[in-house]
Amino acid sequence: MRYIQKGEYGVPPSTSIDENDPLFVQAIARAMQVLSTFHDASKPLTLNEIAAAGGMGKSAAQRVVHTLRQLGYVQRDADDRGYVPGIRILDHTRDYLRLNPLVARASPVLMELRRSVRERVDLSLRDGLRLIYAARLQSKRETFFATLVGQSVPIYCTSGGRAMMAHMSDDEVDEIIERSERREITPKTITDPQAIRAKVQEARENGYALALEEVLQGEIAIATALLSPEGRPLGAIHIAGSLSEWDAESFCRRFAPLAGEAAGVINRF
Amino acid sequence: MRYIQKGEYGVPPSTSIDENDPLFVQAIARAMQVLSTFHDASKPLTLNEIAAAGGMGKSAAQRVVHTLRQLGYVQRDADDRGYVPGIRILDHTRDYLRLNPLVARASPVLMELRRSVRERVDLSLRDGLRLIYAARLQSKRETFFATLVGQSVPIYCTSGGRAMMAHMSDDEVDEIIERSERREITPKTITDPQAIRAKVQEARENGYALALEEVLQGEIAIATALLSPEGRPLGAIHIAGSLSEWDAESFCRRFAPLAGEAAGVINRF
DNA sequence: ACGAAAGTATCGTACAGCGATACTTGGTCC
DNA sequence: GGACCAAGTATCGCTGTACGATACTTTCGT
Repeated sequence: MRYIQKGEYGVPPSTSIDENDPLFVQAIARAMQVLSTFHDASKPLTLNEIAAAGGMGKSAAQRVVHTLRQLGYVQRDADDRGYVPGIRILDHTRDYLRLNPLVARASPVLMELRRSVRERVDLSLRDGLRLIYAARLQSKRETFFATLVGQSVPIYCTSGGRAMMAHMSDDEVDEIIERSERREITPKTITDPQAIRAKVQEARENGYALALEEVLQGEIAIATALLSPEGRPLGAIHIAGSLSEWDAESFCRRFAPLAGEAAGVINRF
Repeated sequence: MRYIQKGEYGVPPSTSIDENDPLFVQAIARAMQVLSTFHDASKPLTLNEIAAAGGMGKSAAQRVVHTLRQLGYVQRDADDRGYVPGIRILDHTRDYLRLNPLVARASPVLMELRRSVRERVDLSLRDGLRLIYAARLQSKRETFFATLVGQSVPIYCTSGGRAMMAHMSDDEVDEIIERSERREITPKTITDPQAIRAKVQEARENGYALALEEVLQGEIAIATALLSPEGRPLGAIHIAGSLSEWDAESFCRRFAPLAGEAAGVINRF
């Protein structure tokens, strides 16, 4: 089981808002830009790398990095080889999770679900064309990097994404499919629009969505959507297991009812 | 079991660096300041609240919030009642965890440890006078908010903190004790400097540290330190259980060797 | 010992961001 | 239901912040 790396896909491409909005403080955008440089990094970065990646001059990168460093959002690498994200980021992680009402509502139910299901249980939230994992309750045999908070996956080829699409209009579904950069993350990833629509329809009929090895080899996942009071899908809960232990049919028979029940509890407050 | 709330203690008080450093970009500091406002919030904030808390004018808050919103680091609350942190924060969480070598090294060992220990296992990292949880492998019966990534606790009164202090010089220990704002988080919290030093000494002798209900009622925790190659303590691993299921002695006898072994593996690469 | 690359410091100028103020919207109280 | 209050949005001229070019120092690798 090798997991996809990087933030390659999904992270909205510096969402091209900017222009000449008089309220927009570009120094802040630069700062976030610098922090986002690390999305595609697999090692500490030098000032010049940061400057180049962010399309800014060395001086600008210097000032931004300097400032972020003072504040604890960027640190020198342990071996003094370059810059890495700083620990202060985690404070904001906590704030985000605490103050997100869906996370707050869903979490106890998720913990409960994890008790009856000895597999990995996840909570993911939508951000544009992707899902971001906000809570992950690991099973025994997982590698850590496959279960990071903040990990994101595309909507079009994941169980959670399809569970959400099942609650959208056909137009919305089509728009997501169109705008997604559909890549074969694994050989099993479904990228054909027609086939995706079929899987969504299947999810509508079953009340849960299924994905087999579409993001991670050997992984089976089912999901159900979490809805706003008005019925709009906001995220999903996932149950994920290994195909070395389960076949698809028995996995679904065993866990789909539990996932459905959990989502039901969360959705009705 | 009620957990302490807020970021009340611990978060370095906007670490009074600033002055007239010519490289310091204050617009960035303002942005982070705004995001940090949420550390003490338990509900969505209005613009005026943000402005007031950050000691800046309404206009400034407006611009900063506007910009952060465009970028996805701040969102409107679901009910449009105020502002909350935005989901983009989680992307940086992932980067931090991925790029932190200690987290990377420790995680597989932690997962392994969790397998043999049916209690909660945590990895925490030092930031000044506090420890921040970077990875948390829950046990069955935990409440979600007690196990958030990004949660922080003081060094002086936690098992992890004492495990780290056990690897510092007496001077360093004293400095931490002195500079810490020592509050009785629970009735059992040890705040007396002399008593803390004794606990540190005890940890030095045992090779692990112990804390009983000092942060969370009913909780027992032991910890061992994680060290840099040079021997400086960088963080700790914790095993936490409930006093309704264990007495201190049997908890230590059972888990201290496992915690020690795990830390040993991590520390020798 | 040398050269290259990374990080740090300096400085005059222009325009980005400043803050005061005024306008719009929406919710609440009597 | 109308009046009020607070929240959010928009505008504008001035000033001081942040800009980028450049030069200096330090740390590597060979």
